[in-house]
Amino acid sequence: MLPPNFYDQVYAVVRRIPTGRVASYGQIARMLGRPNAARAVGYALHALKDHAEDPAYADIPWQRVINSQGRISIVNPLFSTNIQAELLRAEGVPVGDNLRVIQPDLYWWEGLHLVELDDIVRGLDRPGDK
DNA sequence: ACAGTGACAACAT
DNA sequence: TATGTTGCCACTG
Repeated sequence: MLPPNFYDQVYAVVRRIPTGRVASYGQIARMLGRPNAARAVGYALHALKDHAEDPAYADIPWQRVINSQGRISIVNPLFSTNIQAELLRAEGVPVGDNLRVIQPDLYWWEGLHLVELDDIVRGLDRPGDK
């Protein structure tokens, strides 16, 4: 099989973030062995809009990825309410009006173990690869 | 091949 | 605390 591209690796990791927990872009980048690719992680999530109709990407809890300051990084000037904040609140993560998670230290995801990351990096954890 | 583009992060004011 | 600057990098035309 072809090696997974970076985006697929990001999606595989994000899928593992449990409900009610959050992870930072940089944290995910580090998990994938690319400590300086935080921006690329954000770019990968942004790219989800390109296949919004594809069910294979419908189960990615992108809302659980925030920046290292515990703050939501997306802003839609057209709406007063932030969709990501609403989704997080709905699953038990408190988000203030300033788009900052309240006491983010209580909600950071601990991350994956090395053996699980190895499967992802090697491309053994993508849907359809079974 | 190369310049442009961000849902970043760390650091300096 | 709040901006501003700089370094980063995968991906795209």
